[in-house]
Amino acid sequence: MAREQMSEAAERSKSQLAYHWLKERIASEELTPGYRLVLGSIADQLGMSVVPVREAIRRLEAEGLVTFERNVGARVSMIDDTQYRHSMEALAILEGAATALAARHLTDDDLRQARDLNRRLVESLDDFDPHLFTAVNHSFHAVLFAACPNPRMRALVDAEWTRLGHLRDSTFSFVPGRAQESVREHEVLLDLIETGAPLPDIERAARGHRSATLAAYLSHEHPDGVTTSL
Amino acid sequence: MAREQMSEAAERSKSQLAYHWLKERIASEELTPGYRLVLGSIADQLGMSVVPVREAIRRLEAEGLVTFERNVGARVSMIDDTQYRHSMEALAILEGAATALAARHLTDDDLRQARDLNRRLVESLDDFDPHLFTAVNHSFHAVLFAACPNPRMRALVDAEWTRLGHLRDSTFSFVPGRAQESVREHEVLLDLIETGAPLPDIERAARGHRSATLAAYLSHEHPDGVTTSL
DNA sequence: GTGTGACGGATCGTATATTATCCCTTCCAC
DNA sequence: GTGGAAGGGATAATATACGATCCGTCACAC
Repeated sequence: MAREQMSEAAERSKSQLAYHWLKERIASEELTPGYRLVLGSIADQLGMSVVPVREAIRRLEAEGLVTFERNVGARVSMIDDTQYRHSMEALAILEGAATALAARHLTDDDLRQARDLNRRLVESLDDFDPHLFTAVNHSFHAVLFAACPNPRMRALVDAEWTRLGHLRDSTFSFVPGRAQESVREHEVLLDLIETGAPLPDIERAARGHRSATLAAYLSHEHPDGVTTSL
Repeated sequence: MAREQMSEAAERSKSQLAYHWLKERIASEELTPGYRLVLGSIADQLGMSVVPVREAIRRLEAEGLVTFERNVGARVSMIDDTQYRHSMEALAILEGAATALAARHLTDDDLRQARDLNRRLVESLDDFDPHLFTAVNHSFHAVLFAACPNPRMRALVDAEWTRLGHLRDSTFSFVPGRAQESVREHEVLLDLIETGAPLPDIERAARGHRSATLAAYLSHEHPDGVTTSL
């Protein structure tokens, strides 16, 4: 169905369509890690042949969202503990730098928006919902580094964030106490930015903020805390 | 030709074959930026159909080595001034962090190897060849961050380095004087690592080293130096 | 009962064929 | 001579078809 409706906005090729369709479903957790992605079935669901689907999956594979095994097929990437740790460490570094690079380019409006979002985070602390908290938390940080004038850095941060996907929730699910520290650190970070603190200070604060989240997760998973020491 | 020789080591699928074939040729500058990649021709040269070639190109596209335009085709990515700057900035951040993370894991052997490579760089200063210098320079830094225990960081650094591709040469071609500073900074960096300096110091040195290379390039291209200030 | 081998369904890998799109050239009108 | 439209060649986009590979199951022998 829906095959001849190239009426007007049929901009995207089928391969792009499949790509976005899959990516969206992975992001929304409709397709959970480990889920088997059968080319033929997907092609059927989308009313296209397998060729565009293959290309879409290849692209997702290159982005790390999907893993592929020869002659066996694709499945949504599983991120294990170790990978999670490594990815979070990378994100801490990237996001810290991006936030610092953005600091001098944030408008009053941006900062107001960030404070609003953090206020929402504070409010959500009663009646705590890890999923919602994670989402708003993302928005908060997104506002901060969106002003980063280096598009390459923004792309890297985005990619890493997507890669971590829903796994991000887990920290706040497992260690709810971390959420409270988190919002306090947000305030500190905003203050630093607003008062025009030296960029290295801002970078350190932003990086430390995410490292602390990682540490909270690790200390929950592996009570024999191994600390990362950058 | 060479079509039925699946005698023994035919491990890789054709799509992987095409991927590596192309990537190698791009890295070796046999295919220069802007070069038009015609699916059919490549398929013919490799003795396969276009389908695997498409997949290979899709993957290269996701990695940023190739740009694709709908209904028009693929070409080897051009990196302009602006992108170069952004990518170098990202590399400075990533490589700096990776080097710091690696510092405590470098063996005596690694350090010896690094010093050897830097010695070769010093020697090559007379009779200067930018291309050779860049290659050895890469090896030097590769030794340093190869010991980084975070594979995600290593992957990101590698990807960024590949992305910059041959463009790296240009700095040393345009600003030969930078090479001399560079090797001196290498010594400083090695000393810091060997004496067990604090990791933030090492990171700062490594990042600053690359930022300085970028600055040298920029001040050559745009004599009204805009400095990056992280 | 257990191990081994063969069969078959499911799915992937690739080739070939068909259709759609773009771009360049040519031709005609003014 | 110039602008614009029509046509054709090249190439990409997708569909279909076929062969290859894997994996689970069943049967048979020991």
